[in-house]
Amino acid sequence: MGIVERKEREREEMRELILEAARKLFLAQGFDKTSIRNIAEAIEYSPATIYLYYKDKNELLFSLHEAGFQKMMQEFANVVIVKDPFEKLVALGNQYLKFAIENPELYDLMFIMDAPMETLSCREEAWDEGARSFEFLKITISECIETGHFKSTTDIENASLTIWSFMHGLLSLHLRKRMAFFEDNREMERIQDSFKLFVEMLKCTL
Amino acid sequence: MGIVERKEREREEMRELILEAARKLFLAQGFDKTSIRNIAEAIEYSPATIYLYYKDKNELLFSLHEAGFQKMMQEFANVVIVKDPFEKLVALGNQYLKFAIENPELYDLMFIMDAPMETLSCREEAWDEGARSFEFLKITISECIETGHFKSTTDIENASLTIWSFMHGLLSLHLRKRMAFFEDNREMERIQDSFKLFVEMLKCTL
DNA sequence: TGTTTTCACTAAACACTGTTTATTATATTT
DNA sequence: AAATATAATAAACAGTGTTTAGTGAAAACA
Repeated sequence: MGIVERKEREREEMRELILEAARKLFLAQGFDKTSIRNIAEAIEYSPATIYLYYKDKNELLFSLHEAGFQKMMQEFANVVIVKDPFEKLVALGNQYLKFAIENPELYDLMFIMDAPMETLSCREEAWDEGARSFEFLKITISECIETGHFKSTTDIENASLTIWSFMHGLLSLHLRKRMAFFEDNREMERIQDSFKLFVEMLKCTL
Repeated sequence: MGIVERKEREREEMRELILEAARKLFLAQGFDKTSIRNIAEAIEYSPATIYLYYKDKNELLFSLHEAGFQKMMQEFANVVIVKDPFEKLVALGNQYLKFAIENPELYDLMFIMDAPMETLSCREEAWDEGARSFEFLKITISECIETGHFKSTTDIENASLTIWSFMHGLLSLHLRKRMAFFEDNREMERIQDSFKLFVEMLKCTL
């Protein structure tokens, strides 16, 4: 009696179909400008059908949000080849910058937007994917301590939060157009310079 | 013939009436949940009337956004009594933290939300209020250089952006619930600890 | 097999949203 | 007093997320 298995498979395929259409539309025209009706039209189903597979729009956003973390973690894998822990940390920072600038909509969804965090499954699953990326940062820092790059007294969790805060602040000021009053067009250079300065600060303090 | 003067005055009063009602509703129930119709109802006018005084909802948000900067700058005034420039910088940081945590909706509007930056007058006026607050930070840093707290080689603009980025990152991770995977309820302490660590980093590097 | 039940799907409705347009009533000017 | 300008609005437009009642086909039961 493989019927229930087939149905389950079909259900998963349908969820994937919806998610894929949503992803394309969201990344192409932005989140605000993409409606459930747009997504339904793209997959040639009625809007009501989407609600048979996702509780609401926020849950759809949360699923995309998780996919974003998977993509980011995949790119972080490029960093593990770097041997020296501090260099690895810097490479991780650069990778984070790169990811955010190349995928602004996705970064926005993952770290700035309210909507995906309003879904229930986020509190239930305790935002698993986010925690795993943070863990990656913590491990890299603890390696820096082991090899003597950082002081042994360094509080790993505090240092991680501090580094993440800086990176995220720099990027979100940029993405949300709060650096617009620098009238020159050197925003990208400013970001690079600020990152370099912060790396120097890390080198000297921790 | 004081009629045109009176009309101008009445127009300004009406703009103020709308803005005040908008402010109350926005800060009480959030921006997404406040509609033009809600605001119109609060002041007992039709929704269409609001469009005679503000181009659209974004312009209304931008006006509120400017009022937010005025309030913040007012609170920054508490800091000028601090004599030592570095202590003044730390006090400024604490004041910024305090402002954001006590006025989360306002901070969101000023530094995170997309909407107010989409209005035209923002590009025209080059976001004056924002620039002025940034100037305040720059001046404090240049004082730190003058008194030898910071190296004379420090790039003032870069240091300002770096400090602002950290502060904003820490706060927006908090406000947008991205620190939720720390399952303990020590979020406020974590913010304090991270701030302290960053201050140490400044002390040692710049 | 025929009948019943289950289930995916949808048309239509609900209660909203920001914004525009045509119209009315009032205030100002001629 | 008549003509004009202006402030305010009712109603409409074109959307939004979401729910409900109902339909046709597939699956389960007899």
